Amino acid sequence: MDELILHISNYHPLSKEAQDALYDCFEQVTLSKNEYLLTQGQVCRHLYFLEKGALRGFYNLDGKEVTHWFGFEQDFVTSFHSFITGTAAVENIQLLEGSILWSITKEKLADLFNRYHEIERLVRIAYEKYYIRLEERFVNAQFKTATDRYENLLLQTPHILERVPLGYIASYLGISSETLSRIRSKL
Amino acid sequence: MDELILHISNYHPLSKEAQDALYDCFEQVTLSKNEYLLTQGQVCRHLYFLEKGALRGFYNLDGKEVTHWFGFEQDFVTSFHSFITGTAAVENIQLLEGSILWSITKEKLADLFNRYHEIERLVRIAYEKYYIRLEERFVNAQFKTATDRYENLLLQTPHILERVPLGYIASYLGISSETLSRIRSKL
DNA sequence: TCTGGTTTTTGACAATTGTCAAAAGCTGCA
DNA sequence: TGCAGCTTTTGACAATTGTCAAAAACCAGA
Repeated sequence: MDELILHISNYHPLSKEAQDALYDCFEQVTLSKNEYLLTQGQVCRHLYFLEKGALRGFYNLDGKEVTHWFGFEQDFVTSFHSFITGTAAVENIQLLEGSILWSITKEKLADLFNRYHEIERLVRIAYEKYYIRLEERFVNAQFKTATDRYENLLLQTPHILERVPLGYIASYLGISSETLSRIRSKL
Repeated sequence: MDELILHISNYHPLSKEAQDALYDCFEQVTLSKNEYLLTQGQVCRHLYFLEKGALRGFYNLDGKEVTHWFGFEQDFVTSFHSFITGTAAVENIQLLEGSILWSITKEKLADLFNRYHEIERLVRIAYEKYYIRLEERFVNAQFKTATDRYENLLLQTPHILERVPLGYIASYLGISSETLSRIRSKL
């Protein structure tokens, strides 16, 4: 939990009172490898902070699993569309490693927003960071070749390579396992 | 300007005082077709609301123009990365039609956030909508075929087709003009 | 250590999309 | 009206990536 407070103070420092309010609202969740934080069809009612571990988001497309994001230490994770709109999730969130998470419900978060302007500001700033991150991934996905995308991964997020099976990484990059294997053999 | 107030009340209704504060901070900008709102290398210091007209964001990749988004009536537009980080923009924003916009500087917006929690909330909620929109585009870009992406455009944003040259649309879909032309001839 | 199951690699081939060049179509304006 | 310039389409071919199947490598549990 201290990890969470420490992490968010990088985004926007909080008053002692706001920190205490956060402490009261988050609950610890521990899950082991391969367990699910969420399965498709459920409404995702929680926002999670990943203190330790790794997980992936994936959905089914024509009978195949498509892994579209990973979460690691200090990431906020949720099925964003489901969490925000309150509709059924199309994605699954599965643990890649045994993990420690902290969870808060949408209701408690809304309550924190009402009580502490500074917490809503923190989230507004966090959204900006996550939006920029997604923009970069989008541009890569749409306008770069498979080899460029893999090289970009090597440069920007090499830790993924050490903790995630190649099959999931291929999917994350939007290519088949075979193509990824061939790209790797040529570098 | 009333359009702006009306539009944002769909996101989150504002008090009279907050509305008045907004009125004081936004300035009208009118530009004609083909003019630039921003060129690469500049720092984007404004957030714009597009009341009437159309524009595109594009950047140069290996000597080619890549159009990656469009803006239409009731869209908030800016070079988000540049606006948030204060660094030089890699993209250009060009008018596709003569347009009426309302602009606010980052400083005035920050000041509004400080004075009105409800305005920061409004922006937080707007970010959620824009994030979800981008997520959908990302998934389409990464995991769908060119034909699927075009059909999706026909279903979801057919107005683009009526107001934007096909060459820009091809780029927006991440394909060449020739491929788009062939897809269209087969439907 | 052995073994069964999973993941990754390799090969052959097919489908999709891109590139280049030329033709056709469209638009604005003198 | 007619021309100049720009956009879109068409054709031929090349490059990239996907699919299917089999082999190789890797890993976890008995």
